[in-house]
Amino acid sequence: MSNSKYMEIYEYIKKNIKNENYLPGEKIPSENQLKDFFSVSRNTVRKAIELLASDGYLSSIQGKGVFVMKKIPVTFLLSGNQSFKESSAKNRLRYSTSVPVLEAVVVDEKLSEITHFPVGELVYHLVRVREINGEKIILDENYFLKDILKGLTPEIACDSIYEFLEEKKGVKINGAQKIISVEKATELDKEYLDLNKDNVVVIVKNFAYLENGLLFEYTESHHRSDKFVFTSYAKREK
Amino acid sequence: MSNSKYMEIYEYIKKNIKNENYLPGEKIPSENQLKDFFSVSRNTVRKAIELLASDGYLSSIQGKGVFVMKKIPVTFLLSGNQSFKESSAKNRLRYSTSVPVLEAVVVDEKLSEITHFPVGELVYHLVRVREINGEKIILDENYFLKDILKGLTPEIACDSIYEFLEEKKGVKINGAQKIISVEKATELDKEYLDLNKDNVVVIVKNFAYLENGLLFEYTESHHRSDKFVFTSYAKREK
DNA sequence: GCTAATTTGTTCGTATGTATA
DNA sequence: TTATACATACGAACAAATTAG
Repeated sequence: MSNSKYMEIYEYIKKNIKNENYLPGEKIPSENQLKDFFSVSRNTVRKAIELLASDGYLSSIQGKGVFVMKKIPVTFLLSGNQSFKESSAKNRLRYSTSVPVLEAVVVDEKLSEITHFPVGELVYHLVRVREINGEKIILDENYFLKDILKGLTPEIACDSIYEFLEEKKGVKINGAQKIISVEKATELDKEYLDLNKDNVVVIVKNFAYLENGLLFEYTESHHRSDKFVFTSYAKREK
Repeated sequence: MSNSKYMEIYEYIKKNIKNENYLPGEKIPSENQLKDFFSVSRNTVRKAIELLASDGYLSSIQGKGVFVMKKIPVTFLLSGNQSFKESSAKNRLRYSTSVPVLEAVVVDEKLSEITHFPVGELVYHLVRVREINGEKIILDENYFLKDILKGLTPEIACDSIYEFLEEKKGVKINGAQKIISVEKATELDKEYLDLNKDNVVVIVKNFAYLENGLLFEYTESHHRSDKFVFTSYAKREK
């Protein structure tokens, strides 16, 4: 699973937290104890702890020890950079996707302002409707850099584009900037989504970047407001 | 400013990114070049780079180099773990706060389910109304652990509780878990907020923890939906 | 296409500083 | 005061990926 020593220790500690072997608010073994237990250097133990701290699982206090953070369980977890498929699978929902639009377009002035792609760039434009438990809940409007997504088919678009990119094409993704806001439902929303009396939708704008800093995706997700949940753990900047 | 070497290097690189001395999509000097320039060990340079990478500024690629990530500027930034005062100051808005409710209460069964504080715990209950440019936009309902906030006055509540905690009382905050959703406006919302025809509000639930994992704050922020913006950078988990 | 140089990734051992108990 | 625990820093070595020649 994990080819590096620090990832082994990372998994070990994480498992012990999940098992409630290490309890929230309590200390885990000291760095020196872990170093002896795994027969590694203290640096290697520290790297694992730093990783878990940045994930919000641990918190180191100088002179005291390393504490397990408490976490409130969230039943509906739709957080971070997970794609639709991954999050649905976790929550065991019946989902399906339809793709009413799949076309290649050239970015013009107007589209460039929205997507931040350079004018003249070739992109795929997709509209995807996400159905959960029989209701049309999410309308995704995607723009992907075309040459990165070469070989895209409607079948793949229905499945998971991220899976296709990462596993089939070896594309490496750094992360994405998300902007969440609430706006009036557009005609497109009314056409494709099962809106209740609701006249507003939650809009998640998603700018996704490769490892080298290249913007390769702009997506606008329109969520039915009553079904929208977003969670994140934000560390306090010091 | 920064008492450690790696923080000096961190600030130096960050400054060069802000100055557009290091350009998005381009490489910064190699670790060995930086190590020689600062006369430090390579580990120290790497620590600075790792910090900036976790902030979403940089991305390291083995064999290639360290790249500057692109960022889309967001004019209204109300993100991460910033308090109302901090974000208002950044965006140069006229803001004011009123505190219609400030009371000490004992957590009962019902309140415990919402806040996740243990039953019987003593907490401060505050209601704060945030006015931006003359409009009542945000209704905050706060619950703070009482013994951590000893000496709270209405004046401090109007100002910044986080500033009071961190600077005056030396309390160290690890971070907070946020859950964002959209719900129908309550009677309290209608009473205190300047709602338009809007009958929905954006609710941000905020569970904040100390360094040792102790939950010390539960806050439910009710935002007027047309004024709500949330941004975050989410790194792709590998 | 192959080799060598460059660049980041992992790991070790050691030393010293600072905060806490 | 002393011992413990985390924080910072150095120097070194080898691995793995990429690039240059």
